Amino acid sequence: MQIGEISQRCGITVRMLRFYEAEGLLQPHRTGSGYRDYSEADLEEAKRIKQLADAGLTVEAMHDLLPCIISPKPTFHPCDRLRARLEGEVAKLDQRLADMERSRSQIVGYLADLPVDTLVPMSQD
DNA sequence: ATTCTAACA
DNA sequence: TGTTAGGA
Repeated sequence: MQIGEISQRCGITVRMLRFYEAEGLLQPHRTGSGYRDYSEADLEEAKRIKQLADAGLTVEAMHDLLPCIISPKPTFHPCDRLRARLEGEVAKLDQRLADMERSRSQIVGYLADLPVDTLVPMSQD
């Protein structure tokens, strides 16, 4: 399939698909005319990359993580770095969760103090 | 119509 | 990351 199709099917922009390839995360075949030719396997990997990207992982982290997920057999060479990397990610997420909870209570506080008679008539639709 | 590379403001 | 130029 061409880049446009896989883009729609995995939710990664064409721009990002080319970027990830340059980073070595995806290696689609090329047609005679130089167009990228993605396989179903590439699509599945792209979907995994999508999830990792959504999870906030860097290309670096994905490089360590993907090999461990792809191969059915323990290719645990990169998994040492992987463990450290994932622990670091969890730490960062914990920090962000803490920060967000502070923001949340802050806003909930404002909401609680908000007068009840501030509603304005809605415009017609 | 679609994609390719490279580079821009 | 978007966008654009200039080709294929």
